[in-house]
Amino acid sequence: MLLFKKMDKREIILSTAMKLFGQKGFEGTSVREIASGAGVNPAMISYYFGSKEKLFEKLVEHKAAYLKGVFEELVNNTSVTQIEKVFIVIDRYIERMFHSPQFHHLLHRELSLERRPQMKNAISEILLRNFVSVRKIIQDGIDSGEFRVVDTELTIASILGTINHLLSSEIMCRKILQKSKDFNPYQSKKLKDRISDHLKQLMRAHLLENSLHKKNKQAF
Amino acid sequence: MLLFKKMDKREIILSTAMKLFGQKGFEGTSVREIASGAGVNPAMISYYFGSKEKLFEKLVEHKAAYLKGVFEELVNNTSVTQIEKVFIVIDRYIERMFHSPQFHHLLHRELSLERRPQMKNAISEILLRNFVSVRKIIQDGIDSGEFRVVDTELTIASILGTINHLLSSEIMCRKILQKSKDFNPYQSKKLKDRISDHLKQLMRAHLLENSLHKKNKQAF
DNA sequence: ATAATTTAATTAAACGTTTGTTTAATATCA
DNA sequence: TGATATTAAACAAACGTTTAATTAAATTAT
Repeated sequence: MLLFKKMDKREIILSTAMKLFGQKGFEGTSVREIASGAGVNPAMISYYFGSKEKLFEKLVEHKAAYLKGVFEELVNNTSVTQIEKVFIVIDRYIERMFHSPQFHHLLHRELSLERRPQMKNAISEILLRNFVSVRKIIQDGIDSGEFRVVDTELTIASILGTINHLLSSEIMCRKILQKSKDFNPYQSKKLKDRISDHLKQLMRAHLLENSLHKKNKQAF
Repeated sequence: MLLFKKMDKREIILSTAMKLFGQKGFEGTSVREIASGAGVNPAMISYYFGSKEKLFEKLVEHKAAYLKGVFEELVNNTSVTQIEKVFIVIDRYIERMFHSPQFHHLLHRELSLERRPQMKNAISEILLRNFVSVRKIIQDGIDSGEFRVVDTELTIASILGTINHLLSSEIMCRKILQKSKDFNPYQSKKLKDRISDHLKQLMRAHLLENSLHKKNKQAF
């Protein structure tokens, strides 16, 4: 019972910190701001987490659970073609980005900063785990002749980079797509589908077309 | 003579602030740090620029000059094909990113933060100017039949996103490319060429192949 | 079950630093 | 001499964190 209520407040603090760190960055968010947002005394943050920095670490660790090894089963799934696997990867990445954009902003922002190297290391290891799975999928496609010979690593960078680039800033997204001020990228099903369609078309052209082995069965 | 020396110190402060803001972010960098790095009294920053925030604005304004309208002449250049124009755009973006990665980190980080909206607006306007030129190039290619019908805006996002994604973090870049600790992405000519080759191959497949109108003359 | 006791949660206040900025005095140059 | 540049010192405000006192909850004893 005690442990239950304790966890409750901890998670209110965690989710409030997640939101604020995502919006304003780590240095740009004060402990008092987090406490105020969570409806909690500022001292509670040190009490529960030890320090602001440890709260940050706990936060990433906590949230990163959702990112762990979701592609590992897909790699060895023999009931779908390689290009279909790539399409699934695309849709899962998009889904993930739309589901918690602030968290991804936070991760990439932290990676681009030259601070807290151990944190950068932890984040890159988290992101790399999925990377390895996706690389295997593309490499298998090349080895089997289903895909053309491409730069595997940079191909993945193109998939992730497209999504990140478009969604890293609401204002930029609106201007690029020529949308009005009330357009909310993260809640637009149409945008989601548009990115998905573009990336699948891009990857189909990049990986399949003009290939000698036309195993592609117009998936999706 | 007086004005000369004045400008000199101003620019030392500007370049020091550029480096530090790029490395540690705006709120992660103190005025005293900048002053110390520039070999200058902290009071000089208020004296020359008024405030830390105005220094930041002056900095972006100052640096952004290099980004202004470099593609505008290219759009109406009739001596190169549309795909060649796309290749030129790719190489210029890469060149730019390798030349001043810290500045681009700063720009994209600032865009991803929900702070200083007027600054975000200024940055997005700067980036958009080039965007419009590139869009025209791709749209012209589609209209003339040289290119397939593609999602113009997202195609540009794929080009920029690939470059940004790969170069937004040294540690991540090393891990993705499986390089050792002494590998410096920003000084690697090989990496530069590799990104260029990948993006050209990607865009060739995306924009040209299986096209009814085979005007493409295997450029580059 | 109730009271006593121990443990945990919460608070307001203060801690010592660091923050960006200003001031007032001094140095440098035209 | 007069304007500009530069400095050390001080400013108030905000920072993350700690403390000590209090309230709430859980445990134990009666």
